[in-house]
Amino acid sequence: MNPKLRDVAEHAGVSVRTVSNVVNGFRYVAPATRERVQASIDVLGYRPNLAARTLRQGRTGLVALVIPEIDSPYFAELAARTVRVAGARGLTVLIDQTDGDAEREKELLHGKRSQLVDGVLFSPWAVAPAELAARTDPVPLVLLGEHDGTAGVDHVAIDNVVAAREATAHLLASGRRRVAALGIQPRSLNATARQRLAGYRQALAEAGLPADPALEVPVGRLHRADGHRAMLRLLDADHPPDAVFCFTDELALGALRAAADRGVAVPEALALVGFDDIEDGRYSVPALTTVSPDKDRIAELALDRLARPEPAAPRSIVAPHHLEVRETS
Amino acid sequence: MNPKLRDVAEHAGVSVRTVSNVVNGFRYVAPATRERVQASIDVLGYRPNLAARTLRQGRTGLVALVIPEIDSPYFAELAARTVRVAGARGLTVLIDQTDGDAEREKELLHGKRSQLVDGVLFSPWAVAPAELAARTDPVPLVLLGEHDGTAGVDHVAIDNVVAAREATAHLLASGRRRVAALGIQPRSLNATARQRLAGYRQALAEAGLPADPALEVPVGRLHRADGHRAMLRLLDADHPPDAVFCFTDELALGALRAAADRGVAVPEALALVGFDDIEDGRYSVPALTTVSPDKDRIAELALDRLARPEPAAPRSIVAPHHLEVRETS
DNA sequence: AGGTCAGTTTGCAACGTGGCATGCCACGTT
DNA sequence: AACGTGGCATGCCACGTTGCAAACTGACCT
Repeated sequence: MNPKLRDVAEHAGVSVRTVSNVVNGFRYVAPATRERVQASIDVLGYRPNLAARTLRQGRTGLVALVIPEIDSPYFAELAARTVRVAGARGLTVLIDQTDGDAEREKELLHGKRSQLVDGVLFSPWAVAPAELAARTDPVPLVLLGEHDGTAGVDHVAIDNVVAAREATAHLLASGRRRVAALGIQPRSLNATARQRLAGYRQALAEAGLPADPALEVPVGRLHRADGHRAMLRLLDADHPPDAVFCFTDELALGALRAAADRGVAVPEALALVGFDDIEDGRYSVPALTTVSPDKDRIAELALDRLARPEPAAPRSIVAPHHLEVRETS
Repeated sequence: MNPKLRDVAEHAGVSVRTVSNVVNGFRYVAPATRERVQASIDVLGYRPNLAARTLRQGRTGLVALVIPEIDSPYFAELAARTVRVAGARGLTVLIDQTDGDAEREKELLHGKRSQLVDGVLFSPWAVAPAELAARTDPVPLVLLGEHDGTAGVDHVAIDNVVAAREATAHLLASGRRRVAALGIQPRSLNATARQRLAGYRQALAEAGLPADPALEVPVGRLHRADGHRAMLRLLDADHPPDAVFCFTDELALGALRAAADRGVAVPEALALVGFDDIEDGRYSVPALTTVSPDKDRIAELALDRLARPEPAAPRSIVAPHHLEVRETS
C-alpha cells in the first residue's frame, strides 16, 4: 500500500493536517517543521492520492480529447499540440477515439466521462446538431472543427468556407478550368465537408464557372485509400479534371498516388490542393499544396475556452489559416 | 451539483446501498425495485462519481501511454490501437508526451501519474536502463519497443536485430553492395537504434561485406527532415550508396524525397527499406518497402501484461513482424 | 413448529484528502 | 496586567462511493 498523509504524519510526529499544509505549500508552516515533514515525505516516498484529492476538491486536472481517429495525421498533430498546451497548464489529456461511430460520440457527449474530466474537447464526426443542443451534462464542452452554428455550444475552428474558396481560387488562378472537389460526404451530417463544398462552389461562381456535379466527388471516409480510389475513377472517366481540391491532405496524398499509378504528371497535367497541412504533405513527391490551419492556435483557443471560470455564453471562435503553396499546384 | 446516490435513493424511496447495487448490476435486486431505481436514475440524470468510486475501490480504469510524440505516425498508429484494445477491456488511455525529454521520462517513470492510473505503457527514448532498474513506484509498467534486457522490467517488442538483419539481407539479395544504415543515434541511450544497427551489421557480415563507417549514418531525431538532410549529404558525397536501410519509415520518406530532389531513380539507382509500416509509406511514390511490426499484437500483449493480477516475474515478450516488400526495393 | 435457505434490502464504515474553525503561543502594545 | 496580533499547528468533518455483514422476508423442508 502506498503511504498516505497519516503515515507521513506519524513518521514526522505532526498532525495529518500539517502534512497536508506542507504538501500544498500553505504559508504558515515553520521552516523547521516543513523540512522535517518534507524529509518524511521523501523517505516514505509519499505521493498524494489523486482520487481522494479529486473527490475532495471536485476537479481532476484531466481533459478529454474526443476525436474520430488518433492515427489520422491531422488528429495526431492536433492531439500532440493539445497535450503540449494542456501540459503547460497543468492539465492531462485523455484520449477517446470514436472511430466516427455515432453511438460512441453520443455517449461521450452526454457525459460518459463526466466526473472524470474537467472539460471535453470534442471533434465530432457523425453526431447530429440536435444531439449537441440536447446536451445536459454540466462539464464544459468545446467543439473542434465543426462549426455549423445551430447548437448553442462553444466551438473553435478555422473558416472552412473561406479557406476552401481560397484553395479553389488558387487552382483557378493558374488557368485550370475543370477543378474537382474531392471529399464530399453524402450520407454524413459532417458540417465541415459541407462548408468546404460551399467554399469551392463560391470560388467557381466567382470565376463564372458552372458547378459540374460530375466534379463533386463523394467519398466514404477521408483517408488515403478513399482519395486513391476516387482519383482513379476520375482519371479513368471520360473528361478527367485538370485540378482537384481535396478536402483533406490524406485524400490528396491518395490522389497523388493515383496520378502516379496512371502516369499523370503533377502539377503539369493535374494540380492538387489538400487541406490540413499534415507533415506527410511536406515530403511527398511532389510536395503538397495545402490549406494550413493553425493547429497550435486551435489547441490554445480551445483550452482557453475550457478554462473559463463560469459558464459564459457560447461563442464561435475562428482560428487562423493560410494557403501553403508547394509543388502540386 | 450533480445528483448523487443519496438523491436517487430518496427519490426512489430505497436505501443508498440499493441504488449502488442497481448501478453495479448486483444480482439480488428485485426486478420491480431495479426498475423503480432505474427510473429515478434516468429522471435525475444520475452519473456515478468516478473519483469517489476510484477512491473506494482503488482502481481508476486509466492506463497511461507514455510516448515521445503522438504526432509521429508510428506512435499515432500504436496509440490508436492501444486505445481501441484498452476500450474493449473497459480501460481508458491517457497520453503523456515526453518529447524525448529525459527529465519528463524520469518523472513519469517514478510515478508522476501514480495513483491516477492502474498501469503505465512506456515507450522510452532517452531514459537510462539504470533509471528503470531504480524504479520503486508500485504501479505496473510495461516497456514498449525498448528491449535492452538489463533492467528487470516487463517489455513487449519485436525482435529488432532479426528484423534489421532481414531488411538488410533483402537489399543485399537484390545485388546491392553499398548498403547504408540510416538512423544511428550516437548520443542516445536508445537501445532500439543499437539493435537495428547490430542486425544490419550481421547481414553485411553474413554476405561477406565489410562494415563501412561512412555508410553508418547518424541522425539527430528520426523524422522526415532528418532523413531528408542525411540522404542529401549521402547523395552529394563521393561514393553514394546504392541502397539504404532506414531505421524508421519517416526517415525513409525523407530520404525518398531527397532522392527525388537529386533526380535519383528509386528503386533503380537507389533502393530503400524503412521500418514501422506506417500508413504514409503505402501511398508514397514509390510505395515504401518496410519492416512491419504487428502493432495490434503489441498493444494486446502489453495490455495483457498490465492486467496481470499479481506482480509476476518480469518478462520479455517478442511480438511478430514481417518484411513488407513494395516498390522501393 | 422449527429450521434452513435463497433472495432481497439495509446501515455502517472507510477509502485519503482539504476546508474550516479553532486553539495555542510568543511578542509587542495599550 | 490585560489585550491584540501574527505565526503556526491541529481536530473534525465531508466529498460520493462500495465492501462487509447483518437483517429481514417468505418459501420450502424436516
